[in-house]
Amino acid sequence: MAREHSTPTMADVAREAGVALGTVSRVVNGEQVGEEFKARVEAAIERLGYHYNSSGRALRTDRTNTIAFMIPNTINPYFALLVHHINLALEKRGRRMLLYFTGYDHSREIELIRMAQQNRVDGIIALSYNPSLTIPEDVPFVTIDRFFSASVPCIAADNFGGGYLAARKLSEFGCRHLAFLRIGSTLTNEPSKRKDGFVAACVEMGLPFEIMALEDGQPFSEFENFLAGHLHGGRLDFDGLFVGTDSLAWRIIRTLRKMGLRVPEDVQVIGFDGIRMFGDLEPVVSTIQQPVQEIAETCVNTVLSKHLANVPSLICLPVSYLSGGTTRA
Amino acid sequence: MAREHSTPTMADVAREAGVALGTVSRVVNGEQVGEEFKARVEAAIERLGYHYNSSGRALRTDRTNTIAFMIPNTINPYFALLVHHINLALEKRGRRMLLYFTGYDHSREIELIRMAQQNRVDGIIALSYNPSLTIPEDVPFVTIDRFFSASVPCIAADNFGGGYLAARKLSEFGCRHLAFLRIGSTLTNEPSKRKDGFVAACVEMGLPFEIMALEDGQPFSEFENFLAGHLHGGRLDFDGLFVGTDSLAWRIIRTLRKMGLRVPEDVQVIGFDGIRMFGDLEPVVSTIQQPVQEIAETCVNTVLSKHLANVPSLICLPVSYLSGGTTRA
DNA sequence: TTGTATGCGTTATCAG
DNA sequence: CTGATAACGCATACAA
Repeated sequence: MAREHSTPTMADVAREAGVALGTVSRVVNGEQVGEEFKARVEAAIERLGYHYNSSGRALRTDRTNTIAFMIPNTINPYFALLVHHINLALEKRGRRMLLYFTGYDHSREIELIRMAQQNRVDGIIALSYNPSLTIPEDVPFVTIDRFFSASVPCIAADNFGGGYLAARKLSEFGCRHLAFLRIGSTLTNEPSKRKDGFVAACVEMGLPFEIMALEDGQPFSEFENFLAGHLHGGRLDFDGLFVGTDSLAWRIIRTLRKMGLRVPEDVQVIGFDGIRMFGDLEPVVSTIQQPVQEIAETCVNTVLSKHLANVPSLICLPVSYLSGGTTRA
Repeated sequence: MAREHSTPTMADVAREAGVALGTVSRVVNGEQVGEEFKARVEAAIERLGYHYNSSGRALRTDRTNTIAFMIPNTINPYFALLVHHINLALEKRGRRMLLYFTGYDHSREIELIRMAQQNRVDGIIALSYNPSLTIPEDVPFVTIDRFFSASVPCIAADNFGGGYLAARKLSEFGCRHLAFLRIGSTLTNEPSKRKDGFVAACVEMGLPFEIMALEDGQPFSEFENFLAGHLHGGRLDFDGLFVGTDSLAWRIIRTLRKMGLRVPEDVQVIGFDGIRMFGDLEPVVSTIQQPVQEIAETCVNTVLSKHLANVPSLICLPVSYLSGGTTRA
């Protein structure tokens, strides 16, 4: 047959085992097959080093066992963490991950969705703040942190609860004048609820607070100006800061120290995300920790669920406080 | 035809455009087609929202345009960086990335290679120190940092040169007594040449030095004991440390500070990798920076090259020194 | 229970 | 330059 060098196919196995093609397929798929036949097929598979061709299977079944994960990048440690846990959750369910980087590029995201459809992925998990994204109808679609519509399930941390918790904690640790700092998309999304929870707690506790929010393009120096404007005689007006992300918190802390302020002695700082040094060492800052593993597993379970229709359209998962040395606890 | 809900196929497009199936294929693949026909096909594609099915194409052409990348995890920032640049390099070449985590598990790695073959990937890029890994013959295979055999191209940073550079830099910054600290696989691999380069430079400069190398399972406390044993009257025997990775360097620095030593005033420290805070801010420690982007692009170019046979079996890419505040420069 | 035969969507070969 | 048709490897409905 001259098919020596090519990888063996089911037909080859069938010939080798002296059975029919269909029987091989049944053995490979773990269906009921007579002992004798099964043994012969398995021996032939072993002998030939056969492994099934997933293109053929995909074409026939119209299922690729592959999920696309769209994320801005993998350099941001929080995104890297998500990739990690989503991949693990997918493997647990016998699925593969096709990884797409959006680079925060809106037109690219649209193109990537098209590519994912070409690849006939069984579902898409996306983290995108793209306001003009149209979600395809014909493929299960789940988003992280961004609510699109009731028909597109959104998985997120309890951002409101996190903001609330942060304010509570700062108060508990003795802070009397708080501020919330953030930079990000102007789009209303789940993370923007961090502020709302923070405000709710401050109001509830009767604590004075201020909000300083930058839009995506604005320079970091705006924060420096803001803080400098609140520095009087070497003392800052605030003794507790809640910052939108750990990444920003880190930069803010550097700025504070450059201004001669001590953290946490003079100002306590809580970030958001739960980033750890080198991924597994101590937290970078005191923080509200996202339940990344639960988020990942929920995404996977949701995107793979048979009936996307009767799945909740917004799932918020509980956060927790994690001390990282930038608070007095 | 009752194929309403299903995604359209080339046959549908052909019918819609009133041309033959083959003509549609030619248009989709950008082959020579008459103006009139081409226009009609493109219109039909637009009208139907057709996009090609890559399973069908893969089955037919035996090429998936997919490369598997095997890496321990994505939590380690260096690995995350690699994932990022390899994905970008693949996209530039029109390929997709299938991401597999090994978790440093040897048997898992073997299983993953099998899975990659099932998925008929066009190639595999792997970062693995598995000593018992057998590389498949029938799929292009490229490794990072680990040389298997002359027939398996290995891409790595110039680890020897990096070690050499580190010792040179420490000397240049005034160090007179150096030490090299490392933990890792006992297997001889590219990163283990960091020590060799370091030693070569020390010998060349006539500087005294010591080596402290732990194997993978050993506890970090061994380093603490080592350092404590070299502390006399509040002074450390060494004024310059070269540490195998930034991650370890970070932990070592914490230990030094706990011992009452100042970095870089009393001891200067250089790590290896080039990890930055949150992926894009300042370096975590002074370090020998890996050329991650070049490594990634070289991996991709190599694994996609037509004739793997006449590709060099070991490619070392130049490193550079990067100051991160733990040296006096 | 096992064998046979068809078609999934595509590309490539061959006639026209 | 275009149309028809045969594989690619597999799962599955149907026949034995």
